[in-house]
Amino acid sequence: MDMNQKYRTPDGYTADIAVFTIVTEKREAFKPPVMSLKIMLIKRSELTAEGTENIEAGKWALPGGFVKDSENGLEAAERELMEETGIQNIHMKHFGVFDQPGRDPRGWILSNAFYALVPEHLLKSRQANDDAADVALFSVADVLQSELAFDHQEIIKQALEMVTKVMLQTTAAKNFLPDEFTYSELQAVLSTVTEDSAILNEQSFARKIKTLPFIELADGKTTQRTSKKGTKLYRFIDMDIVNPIYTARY
Amino acid sequence: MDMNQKYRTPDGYTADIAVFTIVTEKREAFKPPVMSLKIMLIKRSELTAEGTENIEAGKWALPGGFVKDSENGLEAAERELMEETGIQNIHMKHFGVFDQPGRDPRGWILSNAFYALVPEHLLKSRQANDDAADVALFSVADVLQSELAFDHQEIIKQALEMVTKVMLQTTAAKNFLPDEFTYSELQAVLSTVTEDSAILNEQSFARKIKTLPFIELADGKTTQRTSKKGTKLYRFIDMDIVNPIYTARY
DNA sequence: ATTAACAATTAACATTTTGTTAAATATAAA
DNA sequence: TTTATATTTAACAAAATGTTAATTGTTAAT
Repeated sequence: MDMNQKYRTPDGYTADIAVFTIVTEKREAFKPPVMSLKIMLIKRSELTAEGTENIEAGKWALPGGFVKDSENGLEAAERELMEETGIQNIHMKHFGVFDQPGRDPRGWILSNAFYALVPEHLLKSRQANDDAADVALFSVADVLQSELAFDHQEIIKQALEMVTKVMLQTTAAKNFLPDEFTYSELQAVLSTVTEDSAILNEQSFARKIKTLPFIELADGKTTQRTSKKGTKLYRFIDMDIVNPIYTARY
Repeated sequence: MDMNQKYRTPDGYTADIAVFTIVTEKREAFKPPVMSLKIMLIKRSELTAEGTENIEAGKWALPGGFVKDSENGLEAAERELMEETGIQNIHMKHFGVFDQPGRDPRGWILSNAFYALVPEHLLKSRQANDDAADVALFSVADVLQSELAFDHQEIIKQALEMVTKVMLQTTAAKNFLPDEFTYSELQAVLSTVTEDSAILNEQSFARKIKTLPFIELADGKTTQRTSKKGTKLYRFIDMDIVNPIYTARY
């Protein structure tokens, strides 16, 4: 270091990940699904890898860990999530930095916070391989009631706001759906973050989906997942969209 | 520190600020304004405060500096901007972390990046007080051509994307307008970040502004700033809005 | 074989909103 | 008095939406 550093340097740089999934509740044959948004937390172990007493032991916390000086925060987040849960190749994006002095009793620790959108089946396969006692899915209604480690309650609160916004303002819903999906499956995903009647009403949404520029019909293909009759399948088209509040309907 | 730290700790934590302003070009009496979006940069000095040769000297760069361990990144950004330009009490928000290994030759330096939206008159008063040779406003078209310090080109690119989005999807335009403004003044602000004809067409926008839930008429008040006839004044109402892409018009 | 049940889809129509062109208004300046 | 101009309103066709109802195609029960 050739710096004339007059300030103290941080004691650590971590990446923490708010992992969201959408679970389908008791899916019946030929029925549209009912879904709900969940967040995955990990229970902090009693002992560290070195055998000393762990800080914030026993509390539920976001998965994450220290960033190495050979990687950036995103790479660390991807690595940590792979190490702790076996999940990889998912939608993972930065949403904030948590750097309030005193947020971590061990010292001046910065957290680079990410949210991840993970389809249910990837979490399922993980739980089969692993001892799952220290991993749980919390409903977003419950999680803000639980006692969580560090400032993770605040991090999760902001993650939730971001995910709600991203789900409605981008094509992020695709991360919770198969490549080809029915209008009611998309509706079920969106219903976990909105009560907008223009989205939740079947007739309105069935008419609207045909005109959305970022969704196309999977021509001729159908599925019986949600109805006996067979239902048309749609696909997302990759596209960035910015909808001005000045031209919307109210 | 009571940590069993197995990773190297960062060598520094900085806050950098992309300061945006909107300048009004040669405003004439009784005419709606023509505006353009600018970004403020600072030319890095040849010597450090200690008299040694400065790194990246002579290059244009974002204002900013090291975060102290008694403050968070936002507080540091506000302090640095006040110290370097005298600007305070403005719209300042986090938009990203820049942490690529090797981004700063001095070591492992993390940048917490903020964007600031500053009305023109605050920059004007600063430039009067100060030696302005080391401060300049760049048009957003030009700035990405200039040679900039560190990875500030990439930071500015992302800042621009964020500001465009925020200007259209929130009431952030208020930061570039007086408390009470005409429809054509708001239009001029928005025209710096969009070409949407529903926003830029006078008749459409004049009709629409009356129905926007986040804008109210300043009852009875008018101004002659933009026309001889006198023009109605409007105000923003503080409100969070999320417009789903699934219900927009295309 | 017939029917009931049901998700999906289409139809129909009144209502609302938009795109567009045109006209009306009020004031300063010529 | 006239002209120029930004704003505002009007007018009307076109497009989109809210809403209710009917149709479709299939499974499962009778």
